[in-house]
Amino acid sequence: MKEVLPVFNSAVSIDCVLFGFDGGELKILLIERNEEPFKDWWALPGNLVGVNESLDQSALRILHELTGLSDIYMEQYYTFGEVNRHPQGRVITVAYYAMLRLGGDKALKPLTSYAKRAQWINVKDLPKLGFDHQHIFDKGLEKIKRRIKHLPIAFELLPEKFTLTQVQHVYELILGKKLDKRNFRKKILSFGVLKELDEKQKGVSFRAATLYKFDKRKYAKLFGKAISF
Amino acid sequence: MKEVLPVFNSAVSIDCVLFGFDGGELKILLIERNEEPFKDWWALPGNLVGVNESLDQSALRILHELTGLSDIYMEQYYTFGEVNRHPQGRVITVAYYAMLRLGGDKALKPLTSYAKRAQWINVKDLPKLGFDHQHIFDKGLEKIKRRIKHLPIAFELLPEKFTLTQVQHVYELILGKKLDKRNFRKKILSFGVLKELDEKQKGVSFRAATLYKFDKRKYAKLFGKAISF
DNA sequence: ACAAAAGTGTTGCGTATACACCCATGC
DNA sequence: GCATGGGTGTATACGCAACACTTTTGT
Repeated sequence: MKEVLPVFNSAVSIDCVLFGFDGGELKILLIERNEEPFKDWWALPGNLVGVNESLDQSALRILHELTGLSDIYMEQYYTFGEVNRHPQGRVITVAYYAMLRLGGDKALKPLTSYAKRAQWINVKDLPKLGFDHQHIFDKGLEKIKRRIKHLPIAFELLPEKFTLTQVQHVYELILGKKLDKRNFRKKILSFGVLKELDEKQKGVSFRAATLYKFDKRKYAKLFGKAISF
Repeated sequence: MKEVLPVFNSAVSIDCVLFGFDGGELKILLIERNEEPFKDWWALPGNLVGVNESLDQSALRILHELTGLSDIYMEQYYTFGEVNRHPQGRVITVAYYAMLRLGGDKALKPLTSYAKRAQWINVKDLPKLGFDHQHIFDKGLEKIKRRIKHLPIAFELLPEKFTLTQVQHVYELILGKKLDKRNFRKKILSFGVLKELDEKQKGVSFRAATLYKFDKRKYAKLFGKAISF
């Protein structure tokens, strides 16, 4: 126990909603908790903010401790502060999201015993989550639905080289609806942020698609300009 | 002093950015502080969140205590958590904004001695603000610039009956640029949320303009549909 | 040859933008 | 009669949506 001024009586936490795309499915990163409350439940990676770190720094540290991931750009999207959202006291949580490219190489290893394990889970098959994390996730999904129409965040989900059909799949998964192939291609190419490569898809038993790369330099020039789908 | 679990060592506050429109000028509501730190400085209305109130409830209470205003719909837009943003300790602040109709009738009376007074100040002539409130204001202005293009929040700034030119002035002030009169009118009328009244402007020394009303019922039907300027 | 996905254009429609003059009123 | 803002239309360009067939490749 520690003596503090009576106003310093709240806890602030961070919760992270990380979206990933793998095997044609949209996934999010969850941890299996190893501590009460909600021990053994699935939950969003989250923990308390340290006294000497900013919210953004804290989000990075917490994600790293719980999953082993680092160098992820996360964006704050909402702060949840209902009185009874945490069973052990007043905890206000700041929610962050990020889009992440999934490669088989990145193993998920919690560095603390606070989480038993971290795992990518298909959003179509979410387990019951602890706290109000289902609500936090729902708001995060809404957020990226709106955002993906204006900013090319979808490319962060894809590998370095990808086909246009893969991009379209990502959009369709996030928006939850089918898009017209020709219109989609026209639109996505018209932004001029994709670079066509002299390279084709390999190992498929049908006509190989052309690979593309996201061109960050061109994107930087357009930044701020609204992109709409 | 009070003993608490060591994790409950932060303070959470709310700061409110209230926009008003009066005399053809865009204003925001500031208080003159009567407490350290930043005693005698201007600042956004803000204070600490109570342990037994949600963030939204807290925002309403704080605004009421500092300005006497009530029944204002405010929306959360960002949470600021730099380590040293408050000189007396770690304080994380959740920022809210609202758009408000200014009538001469509503007197501003702080109900606590924490503020000497509250006043509407032209945004073109802001004084130096305490804490990081200039930054919080800047982000709030950005937010409503984006939002006014899609949602008819501008009407919340106007009196019940208004002319189309007044609406255009509000848009021009917020967006910081001139708009074409004919195109603006076509657009704003095309949404079908304005009701033309059988009434004209009075007391002007030129052709009196037709008055309009915002039609909340029609708006409710369209809600969710994006409106773009 | 067939299965599976890649790749490709046109048309119609609605919305955004650019642009200039006459009208009503009060003084 | 003049100053002040109110009020109106048209032409062009652009973006969005709808729509179906041919090509390539592996098996």
